[in-house]
Amino acid sequence: MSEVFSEKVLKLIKKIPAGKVATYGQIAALAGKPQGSRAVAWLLHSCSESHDLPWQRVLNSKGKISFPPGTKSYREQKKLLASEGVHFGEGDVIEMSLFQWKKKPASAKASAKKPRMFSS
DNA sequence: AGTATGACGTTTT
DNA sequence: AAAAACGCCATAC
Repeated sequence: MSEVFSEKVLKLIKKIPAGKVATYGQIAALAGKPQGSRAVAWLLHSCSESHDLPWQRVLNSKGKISFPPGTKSYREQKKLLASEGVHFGEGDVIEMSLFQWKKKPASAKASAKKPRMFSS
């Protein structure tokens, strides 16, 4: 069962749909390491250029781009996100309550059983 | 095997 | 509220 952490992380990031974003902590948690946000960051730093990853959709917990403002990477990421429909608020802060991606909408498969609700 | 580093996160100054 | 200190995890050397 134990899949490699990096594998999980990469898969998860690839699943983030355009127009939505996720945080490092979120990805780490989904990958099984609620405290491994730094590992995720390191991984992206390492693989973003060699893999086909939507790296721009990963932000820090404050909902901001994790690059020093003004750098080329910063502008690049902001541009990519903007073109995907993610818009920034005051101070280049993204409204996580609106754009944060949710892996699974809590898909309940109760219908396969007995849909016996409340019989009167 | 121990130390250093990184696109982080949370708590404490 | 902003900055520094600490904690955490996976790689690089």
